[in-house]
Amino acid sequence: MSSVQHLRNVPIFSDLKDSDLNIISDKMISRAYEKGQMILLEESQGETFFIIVSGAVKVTRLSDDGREVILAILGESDFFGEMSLLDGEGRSANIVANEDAEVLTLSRRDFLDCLETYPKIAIALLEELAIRLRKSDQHIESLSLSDSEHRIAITLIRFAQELGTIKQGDVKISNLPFQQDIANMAGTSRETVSRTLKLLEEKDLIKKEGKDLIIYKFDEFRQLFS
Amino acid sequence: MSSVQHLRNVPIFSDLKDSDLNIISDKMISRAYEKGQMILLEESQGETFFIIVSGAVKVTRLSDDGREVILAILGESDFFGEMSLLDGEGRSANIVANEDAEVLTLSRRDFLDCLETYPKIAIALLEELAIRLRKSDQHIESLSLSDSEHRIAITLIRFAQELGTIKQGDVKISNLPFQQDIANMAGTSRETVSRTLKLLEEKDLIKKEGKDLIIYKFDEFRQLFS
DNA sequence: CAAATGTTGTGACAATCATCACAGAAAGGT
DNA sequence: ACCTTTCTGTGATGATTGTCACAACATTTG
Repeated sequence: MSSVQHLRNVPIFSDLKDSDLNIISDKMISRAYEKGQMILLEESQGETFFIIVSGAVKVTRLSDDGREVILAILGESDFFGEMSLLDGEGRSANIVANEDAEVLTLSRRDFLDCLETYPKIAIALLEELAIRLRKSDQHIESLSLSDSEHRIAITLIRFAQELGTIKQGDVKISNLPFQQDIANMAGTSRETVSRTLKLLEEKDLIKKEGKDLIIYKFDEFRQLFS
Repeated sequence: MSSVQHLRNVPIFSDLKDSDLNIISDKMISRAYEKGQMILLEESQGETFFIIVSGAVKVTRLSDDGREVILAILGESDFFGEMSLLDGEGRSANIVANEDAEVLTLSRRDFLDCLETYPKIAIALLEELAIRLRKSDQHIESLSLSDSEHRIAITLIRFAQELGTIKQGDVKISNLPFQQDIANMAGTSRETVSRTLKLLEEKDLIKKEGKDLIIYKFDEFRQLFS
């Protein structure tokens, strides 16, 4: 697939004409990262905008004592790096390749030019940030209110919405992240994730199948953990 | 103070010429709310953009069992309501007047027109959303990692940054919110807030003075709870 | 195919913290 | 000034969940 094809899949660019996409596409540089490789470091200046072509990355923050909080896992057609370009602050999160990943990058200058030249992009980006803010708010709510079972269930729902495929009411999450990562997103411990997954399986709400996980009756499941 | 004066104080409008501000100002309607009054309800359609002229509001989410999570407390010159205008989703949070409050409102139509007419507003709004997203991420981190003492300290830091006045290294937060509100932001219980404030005071890190609270050596304090 | 490394399951225990209960203090209304 | 309501302080208790420890299982690597 050409760069232009990839751009077309990215929501904030989808409104543009092919000719404009071509212009932008020409300014982008392709890069590849291996699983586990650090893409952006917390302290560094944010000077680049990234679009994921293939693979997945995790957005994390590290506490002083080295524990990792996963803010999000991003996949194909998602983008990142825009935050520090916009508000000029240093980076607030680390980005690590969660699998081998291929990305397109755009420099700060070109990105900001884009925003001015194509107001539609700015508006589309506003939409996207509003959506992310909404998700953050939900995340905060779930961390504040719920016990670990709920938080883990909600984390599974997040994965299902990002990575899942639906099959007659059930959702299959292929390649479920490791328990440690789930724990870091749900704000709990790895052991608790292990025990809770077992519990949910005993309640016939989910089923583990190797590296995959099936959530039975996804709508009811979501209802259950609102 | 005239409407135009108020608008000038709002970051996203500060770049505009007076003539443009006047045009926008004419489209805005002033409203007043009493303490405790609901301004926006979670289920309602978001059709209005609000700017706070005086007073303060709290942004909350309610769980099914009625517990309240406070996402933010907004004061003079802050704005809200933009989220559902942007992404078209229903409202994701409730807004309640935390004190008597006076606001200016702009209709959906006029707000979106503004964005198209003045691209600078769109870009400034992007900056603001980026900042909020950053704060959300920090909030998530603190909820995920820390024990209640840290979470409460971080909540105090948030208040200090929004409402505090600095005096030779110390910060004074006038009109500290109620313990229950602090608890709802820190994701803990009211009693724990009470006990923790006492603890911090015994450690000579803070001092309660009636409705005010002083954080000694703010920089060190922030360091301590990173 | 070993060996090494990474991931998961599970028991035991301790620590944190929510909850309940109630008293005292402060603020607000009439 | 009095009564009512709201807010705060604090003890006792139990539930939840983090931590440690280690075995089982899986996946990669030489």
